[in-house]
Amino acid sequence: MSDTAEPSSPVSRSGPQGPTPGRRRRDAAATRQAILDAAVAAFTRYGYDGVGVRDIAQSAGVTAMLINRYFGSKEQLFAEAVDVAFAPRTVIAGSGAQLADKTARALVARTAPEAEELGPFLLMLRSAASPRAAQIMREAIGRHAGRHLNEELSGTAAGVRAELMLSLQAGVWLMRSVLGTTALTQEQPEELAQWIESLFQVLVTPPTAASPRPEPGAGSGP
Amino acid sequence: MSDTAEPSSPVSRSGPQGPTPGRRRRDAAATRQAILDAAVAAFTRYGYDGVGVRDIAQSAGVTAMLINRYFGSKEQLFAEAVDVAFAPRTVIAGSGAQLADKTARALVARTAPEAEELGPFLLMLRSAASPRAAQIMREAIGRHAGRHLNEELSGTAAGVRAELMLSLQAGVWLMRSVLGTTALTQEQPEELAQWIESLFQVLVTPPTAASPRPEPGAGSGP
DNA sequence: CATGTAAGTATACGAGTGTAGACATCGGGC
DNA sequence: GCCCGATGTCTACACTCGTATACTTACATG
Repeated sequence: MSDTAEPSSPVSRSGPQGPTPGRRRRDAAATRQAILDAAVAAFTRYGYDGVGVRDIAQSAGVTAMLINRYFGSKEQLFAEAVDVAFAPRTVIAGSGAQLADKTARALVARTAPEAEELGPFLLMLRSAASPRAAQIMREAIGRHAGRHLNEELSGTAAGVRAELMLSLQAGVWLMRSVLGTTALTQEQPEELAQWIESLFQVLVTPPTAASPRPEPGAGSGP
Repeated sequence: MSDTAEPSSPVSRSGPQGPTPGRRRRDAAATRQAILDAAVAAFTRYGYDGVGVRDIAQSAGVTAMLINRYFGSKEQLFAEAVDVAFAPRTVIAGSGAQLADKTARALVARTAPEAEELGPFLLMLRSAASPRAAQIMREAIGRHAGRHLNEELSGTAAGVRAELMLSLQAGVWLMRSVLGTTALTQEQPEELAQWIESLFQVLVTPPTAASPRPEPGAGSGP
């Protein structure tokens, strides 16, 4: 979690009360943003069902009821938080010939055990249990990540290749960051990145007609 | 959850009228098993935090307190359910040269939108938010799936390759079954299976020394 | 058939949830 | 300087959760 309060506001209130030092002046926009930032962090760390509005409110330095005032409900706050998590951050790195390479290395770096990263995949995984949250995230993926990756992977079955690339990334996030399985956490980052890169390469530069297994019926197209 | 059974209407059946599967004779082992089965189904569908012990108990036709009597706590029930979900079901299909092929096809079939499958990956994804559940699942993976797949993929970096294979499967489950993203749900199953198979192939028959990208340092050779 | 005991139920409690309504307080415009 | 609306808080409510205690019922055995 980054700074949620205005750094320009000094400790104007010398009173003993005040949950967070450096109290924010009465500023609706800043308060709303502080709540949203806290929500992204909390939902990413603990999932939709894992945090209460009181937790988020306390992180933002306000009371729980302000969430309902500014966002209507916890669900609507989550929807906005998902949009924030998916929109600015990139789910792919590099482009063209470097796409597989850069994306693999970024993935390994961000899922390192010591990283403590907040990323859209973590938010996705930790909130996958709630059906309503799942629907909100599906729409966000279609709107942001999927579209972006789709353009990069133009060509045959670009949509499938893009979503398979997202799938592998999500799976690595799950196994490495969330569950912390042994092999993925203990392997040398560089070697792990090479394995993942070679997988991405299959999707980025797909086997055209000369498929390794010429199956019938499924002409991989033009 | 939704289906409502009235446990308080015993209907006073006296004879050995057994056609209704609801009423079980007093049998500790059978009751315990019924609870466990219901737990696997419920945890898989709704995740660790998504079900209450009352839901599970009602599915099993008992009251919630029997769960504590037989399993000690909800957490211990979950641990046993995870063992059930991971142990008997296979996370890989086929072996040797057919491993990539069979596993990919099985994955596509089991994640089909109409499948309504219960599988370990679904349990994994839907319960990933809870840290305690995550630890329980990590141990189960190391005990069951990881070990099994490790033997099959003997060779260089078998552990990493095995867990990457699990990662991709988990990711596909997430995107296709849980989130239901468009491309993966609408693609022809056969073509999707071929894409996934070509990814598995990289892990099953890894590029030896003749790697497509000869990076320094990481000698993939045995 | 009476009975001890395992099998199962009923009730309750304390903590936690999201949220509604009433109340308090700051700050800018007349 | 005063006041009214915006901004934020307090209390409360109805609900669900996991689980501990006390109770009831059915079964096997004498």
